[in-house]
Amino acid sequence: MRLTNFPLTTFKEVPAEAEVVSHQLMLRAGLIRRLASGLYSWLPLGLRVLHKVEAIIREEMDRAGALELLMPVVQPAELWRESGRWEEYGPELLRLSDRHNREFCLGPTHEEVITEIARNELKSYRQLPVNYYQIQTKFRDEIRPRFGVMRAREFTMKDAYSFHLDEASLLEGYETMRVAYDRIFKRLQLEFRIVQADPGAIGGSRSEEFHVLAESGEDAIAYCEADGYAANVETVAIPAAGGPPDEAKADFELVHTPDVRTMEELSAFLKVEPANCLKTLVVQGTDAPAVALLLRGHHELNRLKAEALPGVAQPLKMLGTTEVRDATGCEPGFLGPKDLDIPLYVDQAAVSLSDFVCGANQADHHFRGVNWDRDVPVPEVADLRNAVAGDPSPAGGGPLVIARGIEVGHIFQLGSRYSDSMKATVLNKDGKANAVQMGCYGIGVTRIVAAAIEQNNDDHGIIWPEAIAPFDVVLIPINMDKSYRVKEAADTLYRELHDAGFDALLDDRSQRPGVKFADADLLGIPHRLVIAEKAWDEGQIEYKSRRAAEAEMIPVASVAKFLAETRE
RNA sequence: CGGGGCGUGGCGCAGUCUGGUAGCGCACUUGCAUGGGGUGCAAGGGGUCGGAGGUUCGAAUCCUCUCGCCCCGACCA
Repeated sequence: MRLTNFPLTTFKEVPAEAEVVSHQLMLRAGLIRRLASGLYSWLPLGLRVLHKVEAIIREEMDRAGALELLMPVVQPAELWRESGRWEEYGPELLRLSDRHNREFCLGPTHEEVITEIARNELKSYRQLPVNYYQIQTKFRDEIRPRFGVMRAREFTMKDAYSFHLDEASLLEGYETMRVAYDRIFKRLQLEFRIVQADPGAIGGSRSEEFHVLAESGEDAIAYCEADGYAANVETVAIPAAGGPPDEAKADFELVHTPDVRTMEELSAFLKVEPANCLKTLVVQGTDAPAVALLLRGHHELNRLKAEALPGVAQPLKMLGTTEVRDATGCEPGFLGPKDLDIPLYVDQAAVSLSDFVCGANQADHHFRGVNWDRDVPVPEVADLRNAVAGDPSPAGGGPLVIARGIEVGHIFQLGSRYSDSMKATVLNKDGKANAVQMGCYGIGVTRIVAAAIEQNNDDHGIIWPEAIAPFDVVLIPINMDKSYRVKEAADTLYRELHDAGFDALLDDRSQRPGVKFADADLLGIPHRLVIAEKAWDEGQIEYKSRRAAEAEMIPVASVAKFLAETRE
C-alpha cells in the first residue's frame, strides 16, 4: 500500500471520549470511528487487523475439524420462546417487529438458531460429533457500553457449537476446542491465562475463560504459580483456614460512635484495622424479608456465593435504607450480629476474629472487644467473600495472586440445556431418540484487537504483535521529492518486498521525516526501513524494530531475507 | 435506570457567570522556503454554537422542553 493512495488521518491529541489506552490509540491511529454509543465503524486500517485475527481463528478452527457456516443476525422470537430465553434474557436482547408485526430479536448469541439447524440436519448418531462455527456480528444492548470496541453493543464474535451423542464425546470435543483456543491465542502473540469460570445461568458442568492479562481488564482473576490453579475471582471457593479465634483479652463494651457509618470512618474513628471489624450486609431473603451477611471489614461479598445460600433471594438484592430499617429496626451503618433478629450467615474468615468491632444495632453506637460465644453466638458459617491476594489456593499449592484480565474467549459444556427444550435429538444405535449433548465456544474477535493494544503500546503508540499488524513493514524514503535515486530505490524495494509476500507500506507522502516517523510509531508497524541517499549508494539501509530503542544498518541486498528471519 | 458532567468547523478547546452577531491550536487547500523525529512564513476554505420553543431591539450566552454523548453506580453498614 502506498500512503498517497490511503487517506490516513491520525490525531496528535487524545479524543476526549476515550478513557483506556487501546480506545485512544485506535481512534488516534484511524482504526475505528464511533457512529453512536457502542457502535463503531472499522476503517480500512483497522479492518486489516481484524481480518488478520479472523484468519488465524479460521485456520485453527478448521484445523480442529470445525465447519464454518453463517447464521442470520435477525432471529425469530418464536425460537427464543422455545428455549425459554425470550423471557429470561432481559433488556440486553434487542427486540424488534417487522411490518407484519412479527417479533424478532438481534442475536446476542446463536444457541437457538444452531439448535434449530441441528435438529433438522442431524438425524443419526452417525453424523456426530460435529462442530459448527461462524464469525459474525452480535448485538447486545449493554446498559453501559464503554472502552471503545472492548465493550461495544455491536461486535464480532467467533462462536462455535459442538454436538455429541454422549457426555464422553462432549468432553473430547471440549478438549479439542480448548487446545485450538490455546493455539489461537499463542499465535496471536498475546499473554493470556486459562481460568475456571462460573458456568452461570447458561448451565452446564464445565466452563473456562481465556483472559488476556492487562491492567485495564474488567475481570479479576486469581492464580497460583505453584500448583497451576487459575480461576475468575468470582468462582474461587476459598478453603477454610485461620483456625479458632485467639483468646479474648478485651472487655466487651459499647462505644459512642456518632455518625460513623462506613468501614472507613469506623476504622479511622476507633483506630482499628477494617480487618478487625465485622460488617453486616443486609440482603433480600426468600423466607424472611431480610438476611444479614457478616464479613470482615476488608473483604468483599461474593455475589454468586451469597445467591447460593438457602433463604437468600436470587438475584441478589442489597436492601435500601428504609427496607433495612423495617427489617431490623435499626439504622444502617450501625448493624451487628448481637441480638439481630433476622437470619444470619457469617463468612468463615470472620469466625476466627477475636476482640473485634461491630455495630451495636442502635444508632451512633458500636461494640468493641467483641468475641464469639462469649458475647455473640456464632451464626451459620459459610464461604461468602471474594478471594484476595494471599488466600490459599484451592488446589493446595500456595498463596493466590490476583491479576486483571480481559475476557477474550469462553468455552462451555452446555449438555442438553438447549437440546432438551428445543427437542434436538438423534437416533442412537438402538434406533431410539437421544437428546444431543452440546458444547459452545466463543471468541471476542473485535475485543482481541483492543486487548492486543492494551498489552502492547508505549508513549509513541501501538506496538502490534507481528501476527496481526496491519502491515509488516513500513518504508520511509528521506527526501524523495529531491532525490530521484531515493524515489526509485523506494519503489524498487517496495515492489520487491511486496513480491516476497510482505504487507509493505510505502510512505510516499511529501511530508518531512519527523511526521512519517511519528505516524509509523503511532500505527505500530513492527518493522521500519529508512531509505536515505547516502547509505543507499553504499548498499546500506537503516532498519529499526518498533520494539527496539536504536536503529541498525543492514545491507540492502539482504533486506527480504533479514525481515523473513526477524519475523520467524 | 439513579447520580454527575459535557454538546461551539474533522480533532482538542476558549467564549456562557456579566446578552451586542464566533475565536484559538491541530488537521485541510494554495504558494514560497525547509528537508533525519509532528518545520517556518504568507494567503485561504470550512461552523444554522446538538435540536425546538420562549424572553429580548438583539441569544452560543438567559428561561423551558427535548435529543445525543461521556463518567460513576450492588455493598463497602
